[in-house]
Amino acid sequence: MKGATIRDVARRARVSHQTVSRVINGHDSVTAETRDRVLGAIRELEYVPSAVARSLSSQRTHTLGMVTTDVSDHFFAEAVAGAEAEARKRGYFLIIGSIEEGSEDDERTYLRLMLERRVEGLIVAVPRLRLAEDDLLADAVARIPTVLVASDIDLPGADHVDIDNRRGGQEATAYLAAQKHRIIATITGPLDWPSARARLDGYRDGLRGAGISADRALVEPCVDWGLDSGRRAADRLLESAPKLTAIFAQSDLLALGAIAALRARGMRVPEDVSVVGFDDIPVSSVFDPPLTTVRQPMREVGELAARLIGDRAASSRKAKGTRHMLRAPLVIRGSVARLDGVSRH
Amino acid sequence: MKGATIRDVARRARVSHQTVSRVINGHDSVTAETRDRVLGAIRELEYVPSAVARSLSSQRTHTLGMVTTDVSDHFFAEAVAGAEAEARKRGYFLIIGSIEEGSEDDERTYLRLMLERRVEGLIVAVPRLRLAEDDLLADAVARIPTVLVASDIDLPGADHVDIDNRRGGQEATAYLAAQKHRIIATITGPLDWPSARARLDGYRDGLRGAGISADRALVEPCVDWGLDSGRRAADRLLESAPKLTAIFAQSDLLALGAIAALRARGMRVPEDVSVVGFDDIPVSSVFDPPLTTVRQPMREVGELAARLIGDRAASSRKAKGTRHMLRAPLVIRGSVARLDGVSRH
DNA sequence: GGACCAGATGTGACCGGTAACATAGCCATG
DNA sequence: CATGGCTATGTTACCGGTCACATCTGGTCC
Repeated sequence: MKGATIRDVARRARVSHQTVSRVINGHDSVTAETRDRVLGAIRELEYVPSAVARSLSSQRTHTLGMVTTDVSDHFFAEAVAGAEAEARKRGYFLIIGSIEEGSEDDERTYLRLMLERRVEGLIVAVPRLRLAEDDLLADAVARIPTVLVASDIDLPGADHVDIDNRRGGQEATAYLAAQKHRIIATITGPLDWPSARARLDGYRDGLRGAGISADRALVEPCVDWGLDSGRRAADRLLESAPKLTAIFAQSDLLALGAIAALRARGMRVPEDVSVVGFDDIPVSSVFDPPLTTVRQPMREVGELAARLIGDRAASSRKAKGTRHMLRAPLVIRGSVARLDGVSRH
Repeated sequence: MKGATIRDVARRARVSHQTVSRVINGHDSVTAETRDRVLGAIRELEYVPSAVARSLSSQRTHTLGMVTTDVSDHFFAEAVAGAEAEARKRGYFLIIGSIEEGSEDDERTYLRLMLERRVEGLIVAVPRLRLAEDDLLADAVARIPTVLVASDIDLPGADHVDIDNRRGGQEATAYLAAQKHRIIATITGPLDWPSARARLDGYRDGLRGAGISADRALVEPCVDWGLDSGRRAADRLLESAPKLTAIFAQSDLLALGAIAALRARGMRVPEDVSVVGFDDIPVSSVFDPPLTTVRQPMREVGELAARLIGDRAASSRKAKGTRHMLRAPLVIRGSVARLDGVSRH
């Protein structure tokens, strides 16, 4: 039978609907015999309790909302997977709003929809968030535990989770410097992404730490994080700074694109030019050469975000926002060569 | 104020709750003046309508459920993204249940939870579904529009969407044969995945079409789809069939792993051994050599699944299940060489 | 001027659960 | 044997919307 309700079950089992409710929720004090009768009725009627009604009455939805950029991006997908796993472990469902690149006001739409659905926590993983001064996000923070992922917006009351991009960039650059490289270029992601700016800062930190002075000609920004951008950026770099010996690319795809461009010009990696990436996507380890890169623990980011929300919901204290930085460790593989004082060509 | 209800708004605007409801839903026949007063009250009270209450009363949740294997798998993430985009276009939200590899009865749990949440449609994208004879899935199909993705279970009443794996495998193999290869090995995914079996069938079709007889020694199954498996499989193949000139790997990662293993033995790709993959993951195009592969349109799969559900919900006819196969076209790049009658070495 | 109609608004029930309290039956206890 | 307390179950209100229908107002028409 379709759409049996708790009262239908009650009638069939000749008890009150409240007793059925007790059975469903495994409550105390129901006779074994009554319980069996109720369970029998449930099975016969193919009764499935309504989470909707339950939510309305209990004021709990057991739902977390996550607004992210397009899930087809590997790293956000990882974060979603992490958040989902952690949420589920704690008995929450995750509803996702995946924002397509290009659409205008989607974040607001999603935020509103999630608020309407009475999510008990919100994870906002949208870099380049245009909601900074927006009342809607502040509103959300005021109502429910909110975690901002990889955002530079400082929203009092919200928790923040991010990769330590600056340190990652610094370590990558310092590593190149430690291999005696002196002309180290960098290919950055879009500079309206906070993570791109942080990695660039880290790059400068690394240079400074090695006593190398910065050179604007060695910084090549891209409009996206993709392969083609990396390819073109490398081409431009080779025009403007033909003597470079190393490139720190802010994503693995940028790095692979750059390597492709280098090869197209007959240069070898790492013998002629060393390359370091950022991300550690699955293929990096099997690429030829295996890519030395900074690993982003995005799954952990998602997990942590969900955990923070769970903790906050549990303690229900209106603590002020915390800030968490996850380390992005350098993974050393084979795309960097040591210069050993010998200049190239 | 937290948790204002429609009646709070009504009181404040000095109208009935029903008038507020009308304003919210943009209904006819409300005076401009009344509307303004209501909207003002809504703003002052920071009222956010409850989708939960609305769902209970209207019996509509505007929600689709999607059960998939781990979203961190690139291809399922693509499918999720596609489904999400299409669902949203039609005014639905997507709730996802991402099943971690290894856990036992998660599919059932998720299915039940989604039924409880009264999703209006269900997308089940779980290869190796253990729910074949399960009443729960049949139950779901009986209640709501259901689409099975990449599953070989034949469930009457459910729609099916899949990649035409067999044809993809056939085309990959036929292409190798057309380049004069005669000893063509294949590295398969886990053979309990329907897609792996279908690709293997396609491989055999391709051989047969070229008049090449099958050789069991040239078929190397793996326990997963990953790089390491590809590497090991290639090693085994080179032991058992040292004269092979081509490998059709059932995933790009398997292919890349195989290439790594070939290189480790000093063999060149494609000069010594040609390799074709399956998937077309983003790095395949930039790999060295650029990988010739069969592209899986997973995003389209997700979109189609959501569209089918939307259509069905709209027409509400209890049509019997349809079956859709999406073509997986061969993308020719640089990892296959033409033999031209010259045998290798 | 009364009947009629349409537009604007209000009333009460209902969706399917949960929560708080009420009640009935039973046993122990002094 | 009356009292009390515990257990099993029932009763009723309530969560926050929507829906069907009722009511009120003013204008039009004959």
